[in-house]
Amino acid sequence: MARTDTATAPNLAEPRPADMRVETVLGALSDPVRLSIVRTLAATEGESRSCGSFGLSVSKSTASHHFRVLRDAGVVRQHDEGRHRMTELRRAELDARFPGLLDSVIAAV
Amino acid sequence: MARTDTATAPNLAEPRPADMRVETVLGALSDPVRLSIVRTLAATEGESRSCGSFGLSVSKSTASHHFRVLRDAGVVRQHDEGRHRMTELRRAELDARFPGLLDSVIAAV
DNA sequence: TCAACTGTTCGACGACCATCGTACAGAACT
DNA sequence: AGTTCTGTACGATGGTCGTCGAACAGTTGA
Repeated sequence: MARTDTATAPNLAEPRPADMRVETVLGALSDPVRLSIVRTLAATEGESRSCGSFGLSVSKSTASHHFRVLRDAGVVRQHDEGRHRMTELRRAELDARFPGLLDSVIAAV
Repeated sequence: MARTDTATAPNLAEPRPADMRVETVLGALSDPVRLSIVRTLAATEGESRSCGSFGLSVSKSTASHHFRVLRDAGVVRQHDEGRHRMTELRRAELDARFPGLLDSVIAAV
């Protein structure tokens, strides 16, 4: 059943760029699991991946938690495709709001 | 009182650039108090400031804790001058290790 | 010498965080 | 129908974090 976005849709809302706080973004990126998620996304820029395709070494529930932290911070965007929840980097919003931040973090060895 | 690992100097050792981890640096910068410290330091680049000159709205012990987190992460360097412990941004080391990171964080509005 | 000043250390507290297993819900495919 | 797959929600747990006050140590200056 095709459902409209406001009434019954799951809450996948990301913050607007103006509402994104740099402390929150930095906190989201300061966890090794979440950083690996972001780096995986950056490696295939523009594409979206299912949660299970990251090869994370944590449980399903923990992974789900990390994706939510990244989404709430405004780092990623998610949308449902069938039984998959696809995750995508919010590259444009991030670059506009915090120029250079994402690149420097991703490039960090 | 202050532990001495060499002869008489207090233990104010910072990590070598090669030992600095980006997750740790991001975690250090993700706290509002510590971020304000870094921004204050960046505003007067090259100068060092005493801990009390930051106008932090936390207790002495809490402030001391935050300076230590920044120092352990490699973000700042400290040295004693009389009864003041001076803090300075490790701009060169940071820029060499994580190019663009500090600038993007400081510039974030 | 003594007092004031600067900052650290200690112990404690509450809050938050990363983690997990279980249960659950929707979608796809027999 | 049922089964499998993907991911979320819930509740719990152990650890870390930010915070404070009190006590302490070193320096400076009266």
